Amino acid sequence: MAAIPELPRSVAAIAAQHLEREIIEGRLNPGARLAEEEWAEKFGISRGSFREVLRILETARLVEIIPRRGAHVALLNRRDVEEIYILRKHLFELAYIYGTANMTDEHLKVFRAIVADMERVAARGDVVEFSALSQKFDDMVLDVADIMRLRMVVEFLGKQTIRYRYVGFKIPGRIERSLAAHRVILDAFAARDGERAGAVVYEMIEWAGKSILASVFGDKAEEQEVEPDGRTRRRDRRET
Amino acid sequence: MAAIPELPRSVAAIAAQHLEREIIEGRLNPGARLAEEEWAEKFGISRGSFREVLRILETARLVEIIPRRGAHVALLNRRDVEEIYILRKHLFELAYIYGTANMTDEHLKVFRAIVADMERVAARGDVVEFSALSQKFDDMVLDVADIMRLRMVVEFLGKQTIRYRYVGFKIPGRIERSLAAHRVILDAFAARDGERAGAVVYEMIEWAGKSILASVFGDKAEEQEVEPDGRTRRRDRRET
DNA sequence: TAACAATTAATTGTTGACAATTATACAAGG
DNA sequence: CCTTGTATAATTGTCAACAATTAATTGTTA
Repeated sequence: MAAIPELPRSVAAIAAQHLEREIIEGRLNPGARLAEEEWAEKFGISRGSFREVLRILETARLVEIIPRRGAHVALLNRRDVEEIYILRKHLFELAYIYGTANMTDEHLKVFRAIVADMERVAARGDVVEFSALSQKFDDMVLDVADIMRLRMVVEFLGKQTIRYRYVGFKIPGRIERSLAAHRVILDAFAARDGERAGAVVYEMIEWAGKSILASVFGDKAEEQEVEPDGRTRRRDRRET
Repeated sequence: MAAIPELPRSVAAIAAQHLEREIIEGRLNPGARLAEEEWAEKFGISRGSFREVLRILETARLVEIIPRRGAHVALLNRRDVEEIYILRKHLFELAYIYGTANMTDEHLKVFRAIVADMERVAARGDVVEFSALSQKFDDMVLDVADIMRLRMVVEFLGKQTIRYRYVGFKIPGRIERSLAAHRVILDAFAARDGERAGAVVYEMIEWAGKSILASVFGDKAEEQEVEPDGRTRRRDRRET
């Protein structure tokens, strides 16, 4: 069996992946400027190549390019997060329904193992590890659901809010609630009850969304769209 | 009231829109090569700018770039179309449900007017115009639903199959069926019964998907992934 | 000091050229 | 006839420089 030849990747593709991580993991604040020369130099590539990077991340909605004024890390206001969580709950409901339909006993074993790990790290209050396991669980459900574009869309939406995912898990009671939900989901999987699994994850994401909205945007602070320097920005929402 | 200043757009953004139309409207066949120099010249821009265009359309999944081998119009096989229609039916169901929730009597008037137009063009068998009205109806539902990212995702998926949408409407009985469905949807809108509207559109899209699959891919021809010259291609489906 | 204008600096938009890689054409050998 | 190898052509990857535009600075005046 011949090894799959490792495709070379252009500097733009590599840099795009790195810059994406910087953004989605929250090391670059929303609104932060992305000056072409500065960042091209950071990556050790030319400005031309970095412009390709910006185009890639612009389509992924992680970067916003204003003609002749440059690029910056995309901003999210309260409504953006609301929208993303509305869609996430529905899309994950689908993922869990289709996933359950394809579920084999082998899959089920793996899911049980993940939840067992969750119980362990939850017991010692390891928020970071629990969050990682939760994502691993979802990721595997998407695998089993086997609808590539569903994964693409979920990732497209998810990347924009990963930075908040972690704060979500720090909310008191969140871990316990998530763990309880996963136990129910395991039962639903075992019974091949996709509707039930979907309903549980729907509720969980809805609750997570509300928690994140409350903790990140508060319940009064309407516009969180601020530059690092504190100046408020107005954003033109043009249709595509 | 000051006029919105027309933002200048980079040559890449303009060319991207043009090339996108060429692709989604089917004037460029799937698999067609997109040589950088050739196309840069066609658009009257430099290769560097055209590479930005390719990055944009690659993220939109309309173009596939293989490192050091160039770009070509993205290919769709049977499974791709299946996936797109699975998601389309669920996403439009959501759009119709959320749309119904926001429906005002003014909106309803506009929808009624569109369906009245549909009756007219259907009577004279104008497939092209009927298809356009159908899209206009859906588009307005997305407007009323008012979830920007839902529109984005629907468009992302839709662009990949627009080329087949038209053949879908040429299938015998399709127009009559679509018209009947829209009449029911109008009733559901009037009764603010989002679930019913959603269910009808779900069924309609499911049927449309099956029709397109049958007419484009037949029921035996598994791999429609062929180059214009007839050579078959193998496509590596890497995870993102 | 605040407001405005003119100048300068910084940044983006775009291009053409060179290097590296891949595809093509063609000849020799099995 | 098909395969294999080599030289050539075509194409992509990358960069550095110039032009155009926007932002910042300075200077002037009320």
